[in-house]
Amino acid sequence: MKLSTKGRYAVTAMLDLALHTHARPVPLTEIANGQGLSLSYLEQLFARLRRCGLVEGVRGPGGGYRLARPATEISVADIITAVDENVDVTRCAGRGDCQDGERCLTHDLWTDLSRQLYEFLDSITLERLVRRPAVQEVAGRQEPRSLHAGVDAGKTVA
Amino acid sequence: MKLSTKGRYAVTAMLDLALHTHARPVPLTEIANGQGLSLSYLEQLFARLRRCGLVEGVRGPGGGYRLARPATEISVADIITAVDENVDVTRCAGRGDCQDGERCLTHDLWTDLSRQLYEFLDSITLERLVRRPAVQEVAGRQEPRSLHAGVDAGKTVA
DNA sequence: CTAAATCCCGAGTAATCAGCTAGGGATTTA
DNA sequence: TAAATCCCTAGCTGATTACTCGGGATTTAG
Repeated sequence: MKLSTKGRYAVTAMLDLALHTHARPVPLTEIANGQGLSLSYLEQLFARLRRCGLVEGVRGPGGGYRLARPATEISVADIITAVDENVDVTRCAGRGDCQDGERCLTHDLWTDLSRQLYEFLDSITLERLVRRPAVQEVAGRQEPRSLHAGVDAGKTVA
Repeated sequence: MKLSTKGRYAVTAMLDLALHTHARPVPLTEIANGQGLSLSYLEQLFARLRRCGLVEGVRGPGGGYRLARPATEISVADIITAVDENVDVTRCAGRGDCQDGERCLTHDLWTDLSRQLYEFLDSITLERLVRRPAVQEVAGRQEPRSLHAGVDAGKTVA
C-alpha cells in the first residue's frame, strides 16, 4: 500500500466519472483540463484502471470512459492499488528471512499495519465519496461550466 | 501524510527503543545491524526524531538513544510525520484556488481523507505495538543475541 | 589526560520514481 | 474519409530515497 499524488489523481478522476454515470462517457481531455494534468499522463493512469477492470473505454467521437462497476462496488483502496502498484512493504519480499534467516521486527508489524490501512481505505466506496457535502457543492459549481450542463446538477447544495 | 520505507524504518527503530526502556540507552550501531541499515542513514533519521522531541541522545561510551516520552505518549503518526516531512497533499498548497480560483474536487476530499488516515495512525501508540504478540515473540528471540543479554529479557514472552 | 565510543552534522551520489512529453497507432462516429 | 477519441511504447527531467564519506563534539574508561 502506497499513498502518492498518483493515487490522488486517480481517485479524483474516478470521482469525476462517478458524478457523470447517467450521462455519456467522459472523455479524458475533459478530466485532464479539470485537474490540470497532461492528457497522456491521465491515459497512463486510466490504462491501469482499465486493466484492473475499474473502468471501460468507449472509442470514437462521443466516446470516453465509464465506470465498469456501480460506484457502490468500487473502493478507494481498489483505485489506489490499481495505479500505485503496491511495492511490497517488507524488506524481505514476504519471505520472512529479513534478519539472520528469521523474521525481523518490521515484518509482522508492518504487514499488519498496512493491512489495517487497506481495510480502512477499502471501506470507503466511490458512492460514499459522491454523497459528501463538499463534493456535491463543488460538483454543483462546476456543472454549469462543463459540457454536461443541466444533466443532474444544481439542486444538490441547498 | 506520506508512507514510505523511511517511515517504516523509523517506526521499527522506535519500537526497538521501546523494548529497551528499562535498560541503558540503545546505540545506533546496534539498531543499524539489526535492520541492515547504514549507521549514517539511521543517524539522519534519528536527527529528525530528536528535533521533534521523540528521542533524546546520550553521548559518549555507553551512550545511545532513549525515548524522550513514555511509549504510551508516542504514536505511529508522530514518528512518520517526524521523518517523512509531510508534503502538502493538495496541489494548491492549501490555498484552495486549484481550479480557476475555486476549490477543486480533490481539495476537501483528500485533505479529509488524509486527516482520517492520520487519526488512525495516531491512535496506535508505541506501547500498543510493544504489547503485540508477534513483536513479543521476535523480541524474545533477539534478546539473547543482543548486547543487553540478561538485563531485562527472557520473561517477556511467557 | 587521553583514547575510544558514541552522538552530531553537512555534502555528495547512485538508483529509483513521479510526472510528463513525443509519437505513433486503432476504432468509431459524422 | 476526416475527426474524435481510446490505446500503446519509449523516453526525459527533476525530486526523492537510501546511502557514503568525512569530519567534528562530547563523554566515559582506563
